[in-house]
Amino acid sequence: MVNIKDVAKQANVSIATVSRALNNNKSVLPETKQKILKIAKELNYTPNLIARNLITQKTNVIAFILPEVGGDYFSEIIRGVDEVAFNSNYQLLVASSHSQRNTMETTLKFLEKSRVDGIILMLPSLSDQMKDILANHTTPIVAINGEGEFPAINTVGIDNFQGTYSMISFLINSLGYSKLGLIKGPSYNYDATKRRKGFLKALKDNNISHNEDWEIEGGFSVTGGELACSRILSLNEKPEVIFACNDMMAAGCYKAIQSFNLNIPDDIGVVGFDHVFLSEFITPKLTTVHVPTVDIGREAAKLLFKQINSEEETSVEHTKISTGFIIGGSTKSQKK
Amino acid sequence: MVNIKDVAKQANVSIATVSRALNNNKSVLPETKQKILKIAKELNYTPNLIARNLITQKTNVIAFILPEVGGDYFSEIIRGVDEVAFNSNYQLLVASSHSQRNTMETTLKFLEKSRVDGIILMLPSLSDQMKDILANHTTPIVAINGEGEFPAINTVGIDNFQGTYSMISFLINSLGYSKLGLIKGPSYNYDATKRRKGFLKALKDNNISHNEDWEIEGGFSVTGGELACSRILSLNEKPEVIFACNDMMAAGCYKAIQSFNLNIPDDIGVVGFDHVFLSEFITPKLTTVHVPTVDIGREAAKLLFKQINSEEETSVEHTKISTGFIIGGSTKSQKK
DNA sequence: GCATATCAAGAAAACGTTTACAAGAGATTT
DNA sequence: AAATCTCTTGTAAACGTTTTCTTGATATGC
Repeated sequence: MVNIKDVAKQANVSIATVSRALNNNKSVLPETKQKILKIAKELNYTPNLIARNLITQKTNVIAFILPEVGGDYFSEIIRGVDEVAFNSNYQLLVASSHSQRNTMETTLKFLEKSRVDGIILMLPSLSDQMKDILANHTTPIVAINGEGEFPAINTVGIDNFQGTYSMISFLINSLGYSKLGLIKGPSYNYDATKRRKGFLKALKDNNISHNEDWEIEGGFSVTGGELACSRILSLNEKPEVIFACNDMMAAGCYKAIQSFNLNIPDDIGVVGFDHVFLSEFITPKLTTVHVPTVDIGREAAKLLFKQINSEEETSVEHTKISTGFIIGGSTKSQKK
Repeated sequence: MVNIKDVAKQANVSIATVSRALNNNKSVLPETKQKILKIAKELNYTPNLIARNLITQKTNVIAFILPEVGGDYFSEIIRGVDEVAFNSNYQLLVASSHSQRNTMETTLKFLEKSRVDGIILMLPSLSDQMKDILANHTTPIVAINGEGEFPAINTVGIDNFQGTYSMISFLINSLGYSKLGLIKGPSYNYDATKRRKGFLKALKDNNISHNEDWEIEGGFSVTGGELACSRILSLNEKPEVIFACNDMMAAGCYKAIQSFNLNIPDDIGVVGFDHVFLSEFITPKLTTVHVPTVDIGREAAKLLFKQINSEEETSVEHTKISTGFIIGGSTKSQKK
């Protein structure tokens, strides 16, 4: 494999000069530079990045660490991260812990020490040991969806509370619903708990009492949502609309409602959260809270690079991404 | 940052011994090893991977290069790759060319030279320059979906031809269809052209003539499929069933058919290819060719590691992944 | 015309490891 | 008892760059 020495020998200069020529250092004569570049090209030389990384203490790689690879959410976020990284001339290392908690910790520690210039961490929750590691971290880190729990590190997240609050208020005030059910997500999941809080607050602020029987956990999955919805539909008194804390569970509701031979939205309304691709294709189209998923990745990456590129210590930042509304056919139409 | 020297000093041994202890070299006294490991832990020492990579000429990183990050297909394939890489103790670098052709080439060249031990390449087609690079490659490479076009490099792909052929034969022989339309994909796309060939061969082998008017390009997208389907529906003589070369275009067909106020499958049948997540949720459920997407990633990674781990030159391999059938409600029910 | 500033290029150190080779001690063979 | 082998550890080279510090030459100022 051809290295800098070969180029230097061929060009009759020292390796230092070759290095300078390749890095556009001003203190190399234009003609020398041309000669070196020409020879480098002829020999098909490209610098060894590992060696460069070792000496410069920089890798131009950022890591994206998450529990599980796959799915819509992942693929959209990584798209945003990739876009920004690409424009900043960075490469992206994807590290999944395969849902093993302590693997996530080791991975993080592992990467912190070397190899990557920054880390984007996507975690549903934080273990104590993880907090410990984050507290003593040296590599720039941005966490997605960790807001509130750990003020010491940068975070980017969607406004779960406000998004839910607005949607529920809309259901009550503009669509006239007054009996609302809730299919919530796992309690250890930040997004899930924030959405539940938004739901409850909106009810309270609109003087609507919350029926405990209408609140069931659906595990953020299609089947979980289906099960939860079935239980609600089996009750004597049913809600007029069900707010599922994510679209997957809302899709589960569709299945349950179909198997009960009921109609959406005439018999019961369904509302989701996330605005996943699927939500546009199920019939009727789902009313849901739009989440600009790609933006989450973009913002996280931007924040990370801001940290990486500033020499002095930057203050911790928390970016909140606002949500939007998608009005589909799964809720009754607007009151006049 | 604590390095191997610090550990050596603290333990009163040479850095060589520390290195050996950490790498489980047998020729280090158990008590010495214990002492070293203890001190390493106390000092919170982890070896610098870059330095290790430089000397060992190995990075334990593989790259996954593709035109565009995002979407279902990507996310499933990367899941398979990640799974195998994880089990082999490898990290995964994702490099998108953002659809810029020559960026893909540079990226490839770039990575070839250093940094990664192997490359998985996902490409819809091969430019001449790309072929040139691949011919002179030194790093182990596996291409996804490049089969046939470039025998010199390892490939993993699904059996597009057989998958389509079987499905079309089934439509004709078991369901009794005899008038079949085709919405094909882009002509530069391997998968698309192979699927078209399977379609045509099945028709021929079953003595069914192919109506050129019923063959339209849909660009592999939802809107493309919708447009193509609309054109077919506007014809005087329509087919009984439309085979869309992927599920996205099939979903587009649903939209077009709805807007023509026709019923699936009574007025016209729709069949897709890919079995994407979505296909299970549209109504009626789509009849489609199942593609084990995760397996593609898995097999590609396995093949790559086989290459990486064998010292002698291995022969080129082409792995073909077989497809399956999903019978939904978008086609008429089986003849008795 | 001499001291000084400027400039291009080279020598060598540095980054943090792994590993080939050497060395010394103790055990084993002849 | 000398020779050989084995076992543990140390010394130093190597990986391929970047960069600091020199060096020598030429230009500039007086």
